[in-house]
Amino acid sequence: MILMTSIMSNFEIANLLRNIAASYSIKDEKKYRFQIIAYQKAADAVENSNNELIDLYKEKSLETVPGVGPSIRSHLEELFKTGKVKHFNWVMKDIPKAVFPLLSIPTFGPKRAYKLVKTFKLKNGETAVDDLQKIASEGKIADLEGFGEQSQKDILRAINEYQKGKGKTTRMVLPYASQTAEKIVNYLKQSKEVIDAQPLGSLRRKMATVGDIDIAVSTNNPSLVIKHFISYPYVDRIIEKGPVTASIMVSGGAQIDLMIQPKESFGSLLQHFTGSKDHNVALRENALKKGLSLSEYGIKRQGKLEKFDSEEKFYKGLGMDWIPPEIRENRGEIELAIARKLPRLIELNDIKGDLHVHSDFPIEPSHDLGRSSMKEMLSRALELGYEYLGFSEHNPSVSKHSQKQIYSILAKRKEEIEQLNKSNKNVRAINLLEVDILANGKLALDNNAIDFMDAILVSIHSVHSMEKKEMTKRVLEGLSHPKAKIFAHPTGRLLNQRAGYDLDWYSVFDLCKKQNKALEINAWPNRLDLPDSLVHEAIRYGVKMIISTDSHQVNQMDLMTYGVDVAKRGWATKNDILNTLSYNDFIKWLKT
DNA sequence: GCCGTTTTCGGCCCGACTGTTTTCAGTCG
Repeated sequence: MILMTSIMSNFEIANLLRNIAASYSIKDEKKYRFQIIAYQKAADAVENSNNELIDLYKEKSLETVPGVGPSIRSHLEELFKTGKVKHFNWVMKDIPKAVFPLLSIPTFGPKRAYKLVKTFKLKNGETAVDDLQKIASEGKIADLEGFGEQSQKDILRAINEYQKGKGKTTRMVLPYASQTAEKIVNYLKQSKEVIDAQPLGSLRRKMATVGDIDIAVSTNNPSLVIKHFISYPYVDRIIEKGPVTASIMVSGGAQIDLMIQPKESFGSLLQHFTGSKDHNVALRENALKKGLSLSEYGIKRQGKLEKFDSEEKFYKGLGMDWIPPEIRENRGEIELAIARKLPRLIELNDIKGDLHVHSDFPIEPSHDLGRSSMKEMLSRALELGYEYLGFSEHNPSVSKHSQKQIYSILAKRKEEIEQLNKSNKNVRAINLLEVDILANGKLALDNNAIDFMDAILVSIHSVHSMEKKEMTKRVLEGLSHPKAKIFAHPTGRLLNQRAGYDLDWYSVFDLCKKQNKALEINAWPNRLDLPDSLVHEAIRYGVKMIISTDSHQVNQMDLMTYGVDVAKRGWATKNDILNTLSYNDFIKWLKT
């Protein structure tokens, strides 16, 4: 009945698994309670997987996805083999397919969606949202049992917001989320009742993109603080408000969630509201085995609540070390915190140089030119406490120049860099270049041209859509060049714009290890590439990385902090990141 | 349906808020 093409993306598979969970909820929530949880967990894992599941299926390694056990695995194998799954068809048999599109609308869960679809006999999945909108605007929902005037209004608004693209859809990139949070924290602190206010959630964990802005406030007067919060000048509407929490939507559609505790419990709240959900669930399950129950109020021991004014004390109360927010994702951090063996993560001030900056040197590049001079960038590097700065403009456009012209440009550039190094001994300029890997795997420049540089970065800037196998071959060939030391923005993703291309990462890791190459963690906020999960994987594999900004202007050199955030989320220590090395050690690596 | 340095069987986080309700179901994080 439900036919699917055998090539489904992870996103589509995750959606399918969520629909199975929803169907189980509709069938019998109690009976299938744990199946529902299992399918939701599996959906999350699939969506966050670094590998397309179809590839894992071909490699017979579907069992490497956490949360996919024998049962779901065999269903997926059937899906890839035949395009459908008998068991899924059975689960979804009595659920009209108009239910599923409604689940993407905020405030719509399986129960409400099902009841509405059933009552109004909605048949067409494609038009279900529009059909329901019409029904709600005609006032037909208010009379239903379990609904009323208010819920009819709420449903209509939810659909309208959904159609305008507000709510669940796009996530904010980190700097935008930080600024939004800072504005509202400053506003909150205008109230004398606010003892402390902190942005938490995925923003504190420094995820590449942030959905809602979560803020925790410490106060002895919750009701006044809530009142102050919902009076925020940029509020679009109040989503909800109670005695200790409230949510607003601000102009632009971002949602701000507020949670409140008195000073003596603020540590418990920081812990609770920072998440992640998976970390907290694992932490609570772990505590439960010791007879403890955890919440934003504190730790319950034999029915008695212990409060914590700091997060450090909260974790200590559980018999473990404090865990940096960036790694609270249930990837093994809890076990290490108990064993007191957490890694010491890299910090911004460990960074000794930036290796990917584009100056305004007139190189007539294939892509965009920088807007600041080498000199300006070097003096900013000195202010940032760096020992070195690697200039990595794009290679001169190949189509617009003869080979001779290219040599001449690169010779001039080399001389310029040497001159700068003579006049300024405090920060060393390194002569690099960002060279395109062409579709056939060859580099955009010939060896004579490349010899003008100390080393090069290589990257993909054209023909992004290629089969995984071909793209891997292309990257391996480009990166194998003896002077290619760094693979820049390795996935090619642009957040909220395009997904990265597919690569066989283990082949790339292998090459890096064997030939002493590094992967870049590009700190540009729309890239943040490598993504943190691949950083984590690369480190487990023993691959070294560098963090760089891809600056095209001197003030962008401050973006380094976002790259360090990514590295931390990938569990990077100083040892994993090569631009923590002193100048001499770094050059030694660069020239091997 | 998944998972395991107290388990291959017997567990599975915890709470807030809203609307429609006379005590709770549904949704969310």
